[in-house]
This record gives sequence, structure tokens and C-alpha cells, in this order.
Amino acid sequence: MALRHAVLAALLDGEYSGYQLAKIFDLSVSNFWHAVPQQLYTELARLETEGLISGRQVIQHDRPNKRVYTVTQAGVDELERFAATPARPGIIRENLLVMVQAVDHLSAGPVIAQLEERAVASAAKIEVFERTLKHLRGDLDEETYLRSGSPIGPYLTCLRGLRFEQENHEWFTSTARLLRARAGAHAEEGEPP
Amino acid sequence: MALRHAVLAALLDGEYSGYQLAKIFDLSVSNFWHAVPQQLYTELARLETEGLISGRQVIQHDRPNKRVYTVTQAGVDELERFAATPARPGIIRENLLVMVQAVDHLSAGPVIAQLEERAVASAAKIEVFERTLKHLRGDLDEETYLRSGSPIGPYLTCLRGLRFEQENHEWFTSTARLLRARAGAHAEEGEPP
DNA sequence: TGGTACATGTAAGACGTTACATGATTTA
DNA sequence: TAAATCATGTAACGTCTTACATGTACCA
Repeated sequence: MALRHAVLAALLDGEYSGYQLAKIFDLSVSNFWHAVPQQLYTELARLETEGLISGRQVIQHDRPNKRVYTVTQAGVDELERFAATPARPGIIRENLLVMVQAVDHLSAGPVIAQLEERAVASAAKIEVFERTLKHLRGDLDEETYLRSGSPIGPYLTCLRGLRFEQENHEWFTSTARLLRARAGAHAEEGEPP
Repeated sequence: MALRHAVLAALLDGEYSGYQLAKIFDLSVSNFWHAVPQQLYTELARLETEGLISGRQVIQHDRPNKRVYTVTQAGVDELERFAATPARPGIIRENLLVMVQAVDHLSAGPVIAQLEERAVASAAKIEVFERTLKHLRGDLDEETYLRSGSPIGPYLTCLRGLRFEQENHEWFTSTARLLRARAGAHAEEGEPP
């Protein structure tokens, strides 16, 4: 029971439908919480029956109707309790790193290829984050926004996401280059795995 | 079905028991794969019945006997297949970032306290990583080891873990400081949340 | 002898993922 | 009219977490 808090935290930012939330989780929120759309639909239903969020139908003419949600006072109270509870250490699951861990015993080619693909993907994500930060702080420069801009929470988590993605990019790139170089050197000596 | 590959990758490094593996997963491997001890015991049993690892009993006199495992050829083949399959994007779950995301709507005190605790914890982890890297590369300097040292996989993933933890530390520290400063400023103006 | 580290296991329940299902509306 | 995007939901299945259970051996 921790997805609920991520959903509540995301909904503090404004009124969103399950579909919109799914896109938010796929971009910014995915940097600290992963969830697939189906999880969000079921969680939103549960949160509403528990009174932590309240939904309202929005009639749309240009596209299908939707149901948007806002956090209730009970929802904020729940987040407050959550924030006062010791956070479990974060968890990471990254298949690409599992592959690199094993790379001495495998053919390096596919691993290098995936590193290079992910380097491209993370470059794109970096741009998204940079645009998001710029959008969040509006006319203010970063220093000023950090001192007194609002809301600060989403800005800070986005900053963390940006740094993470920058490190990813750097690591993907340098690791791919390094493994390529080593594969080349081995080939010359005639000792591939 | 992906824990299995993390276990296989960890076992390539040497013969380990479930208990030893649990400690490895709690330290180095936790940087890219999270698993609790019970998961490892059940996964090891499954991997052995499937012939991807093979276990042997080790009689100990100073402490309880244990069962240690090594990766079979079938296990290496399975890893090879795994590495050739597109890796899913990595997933992260970090409650502390959920709290920061919501911090504008909550009392900042508990969140700041947790950021400061985690800053200490990540400093400790940084030291562990630095020692591990030093131990892995032995007499060689980093540049030389990266060029031709072996095994390179564990070194590279440990490097990624170190960078991640350094970024964590930096973010935890600066975010705590910033939230403290803002809380102080608000208090002076008399407008806490 | 009481605590800590070592060592492994079963089982229930919570949670997450995938497949399937449906349907409106816009754009190419 | 086919594909993409918007929009939501149920159900089956697989994975993870937690609680419970057990026992050895060392050290204070």
C-alpha cells in the first residue's frame, strides 16, 4: 500500500483523470514511482471509495468523457501520516545493469547495443525534464525559484529526476564505449568470451 | 520472471549460499536489483530444479551447514538469451521522493528529518562502494582496470551504484537545507502550510 | 543464558502485471 | 477506413512481502 501515496501526491498538483495520470506517471513521476495505467484505474477507484479523493465527471464533446479526481482533506491527512512514517529504502530494478553485471560471461554485442539505445532514450528524457523545470519556474531563474518559488515539491523531484537521467546517460555512453574498446582489444589478441 | 537473472548474474561471481546472496543483494546488487532474503531462498530452489544452477552442501563446524550454488551451462545460456532480449525500462520506487513531491501541502518537518537521515545512510553507502571498487581493482589504478582489468561487469555496476548514491547524498543534503531555509523564511513571514 | 549472526524454509495474503474487452473521436 | 489517441474497466495470473517456524553456533 504505497502506490496510493504516489497517486495522492500526483493529484495534489491538480485535477486529473486516470488517463492523464497514466501519462504523468509515464513521464515525471516515473522517476521515483513506477506504475502501469491499469494500476492507476484500480487505485483511483479504491481511493474514491475510501474517501481520500473525490471524482467528478467531465463531459467532453471533442473526445470521450472522463472522470477527474481531487484529493480530499482525508487524503491530505493520509499523506501527512505517510510523511511522518519512516520511509522504506528506495528500490530499483534495472535489467540493463543485470546484463552488465554478467557481461564478462556473455557476448558483449547485445549488451552494448542496448546501452546505446538507452543512451538515446535518456537523452530524450533529459530534454523533457529540462523543459519541465523551465516551465515550472516560469520567469524566475533557478536560484530565485528554489528560494521562494511555488510549488517547490514537484520542482525538487524533477531536479532529482534530471540528475538521475544525466548520470544514466553518462554511464550508458561511457560503458558502451568502454565495452566496445575492450571487445576490440580482445579481438586483436584473439580472446573473446 | 526477472529476479532469476539477477540471481544468476550475482552467482557468476562465485559460489554463494542463500544467506550470503541475501547480504550481497542488500549491498552491492541492491543498486540495481532489490530482493528480500525469502525471495532468494525460493528462487534458488526453483533455479536448481530447473537446472540453471547446481548446489552443493558445505559442512561447517564453526557454524550451521549451508548449501552453495554455481551457475550451470544452462544458466549461462539463459543469461545469454536474457541479454539478447530488449531490457524493460528500469523501475524505481522511492517513498521519500513521494513525500517531497507533496511537501508543499504537508508539514515539512518530518520530511526534512527523513532527508537528513537518508543523507547519513547514503554517505555510509558511498564509503562501501568506494572500498568495494578499490578492492576489485587491487593494485591497478582505475584507468588501467577499466581498460583491461577483469571482471569488468561488477566494477561497472558498482561504479553506477556509487554515482547514484553520490547524487542521492547531494540531493538529500541540498533539499533538506533548502526546505529548512524556506520553512524559516515562511515562519518569519508567518505563513507555514 | 541471552543476544547476535548464521542458515533455511513454508504459507498466506497483498500487490503488480498482462490479457482481454469496449467504445468514442480525431487525424491521415 | 485504418490508425492513433482518448478513456475506462474486469479478471486471471504471477510476483513480492510478511508472518511464522525452526535450528546451530558463537560471544559476552
